[in-house]
Amino acid sequence: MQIRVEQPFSLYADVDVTYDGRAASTLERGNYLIVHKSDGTLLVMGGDKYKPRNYQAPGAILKLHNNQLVSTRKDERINIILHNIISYTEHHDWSVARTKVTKTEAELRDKIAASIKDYIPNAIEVFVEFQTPVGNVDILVIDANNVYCVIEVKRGRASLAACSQIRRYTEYFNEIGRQVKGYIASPQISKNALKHAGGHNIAWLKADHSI
Amino acid sequence: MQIRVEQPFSLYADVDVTYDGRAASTLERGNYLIVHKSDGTLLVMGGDKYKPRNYQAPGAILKLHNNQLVSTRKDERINIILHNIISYTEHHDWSVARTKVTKTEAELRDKIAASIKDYIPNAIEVFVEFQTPVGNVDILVIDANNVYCVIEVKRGRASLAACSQIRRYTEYFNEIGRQVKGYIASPQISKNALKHAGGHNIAWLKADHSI
DNA sequence: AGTTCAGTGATGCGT
DNA sequence: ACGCATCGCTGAACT
Repeated sequence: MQIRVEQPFSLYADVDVTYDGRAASTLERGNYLIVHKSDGTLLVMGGDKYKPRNYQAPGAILKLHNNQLVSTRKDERINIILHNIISYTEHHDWSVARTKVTKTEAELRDKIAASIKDYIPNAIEVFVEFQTPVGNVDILVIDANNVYCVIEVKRGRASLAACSQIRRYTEYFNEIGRQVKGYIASPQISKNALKHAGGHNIAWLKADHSI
Repeated sequence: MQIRVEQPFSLYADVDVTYDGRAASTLERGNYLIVHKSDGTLLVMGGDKYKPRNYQAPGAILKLHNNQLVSTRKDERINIILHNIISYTEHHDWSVARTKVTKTEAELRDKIAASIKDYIPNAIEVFVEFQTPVGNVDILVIDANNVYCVIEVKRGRASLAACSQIRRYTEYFNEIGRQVKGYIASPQISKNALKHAGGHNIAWLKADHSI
């Protein structure tokens, strides 16, 4: 069957693939699964791992020239040389429904905010996604001593990057003359992050979805 | 053709999908492309976008019970109810070759380090991936005035996170009694990051792969 | 369009 | 195994 570049399809073929754009790459000749979607998305998948070997984001344009598939999008281009087509299947009525996800960071954040007294007993005011010039604070608490408690929520294991992020916020509140304390709320935390936190007025609050 | 769960294959079918694990999700019934790889990877792809609607990472085990595909991996599980199989194709001799990528951040870093005098004219010593307790510095330069120059390299547009990262390093060198200055080296930088950098002794070095 | 951050992030490299 | 930074990250929300 002839490849129709205007149709969504998957193609299993012996190919060579090259890419040039933000970066550049080559992929040695072999059998790969090539998936084309109606929004222009193109995926070149290898026989293992989650990520495609090459891809184009939505909006790409696919063309067929002799034995070459060429996908272009802005300054990016994929070239696929077709040596042998093993199978070709078009996909009609392909669903574009979205996955509904729960147990996200936003949910965890809201749970903590709703039961904030379990974490900061003398809390007076609670703000969620409090805006500052250096980013939004997940939860901002003002306690009975007028201390600004900056809480950064992480759904997985918190690392040094979380400490850096908090310190951008605490520094900001210091600069505008507030008393401040930092908190990381997460199910887990890396050893280095915990150590770094201890030396910089940041406390760890153990928190997960089961609460 | 009957589905063989021990084979790599792609399957286009009318299905219902649910997931539970680190998060949880549901996907409404419809036609999706399901890809199974020999390392256990499972992908449920919708008709648009780059990312799969659901997936299992390498190492998952796939089983078929009546009209249900079940993939399990540690504490994670995907359930696929098969209402109607539209097409099924097995993929033999599927290549697992890796893509060779160039123009990466590491390349840019090495280029800058090799021609450091173009950026910091009075450089005396240059270290690449210099280790500190708060992470590795991309490029550390000691200049003629014994100032420790911390250079953070970004291959794309640098943002506030780059500033935070640098400040972890500069603070460390301050604590051990060094004179220090921060640099971001990148092709582009966000407006907020540039502003934040200006106020915190961080300079921006414009750098890209063309040099 | 630009900026920021979450993600079932994944992936690779180091310890 | 944990810890960390990169990624052609993608995707979404907000400005």
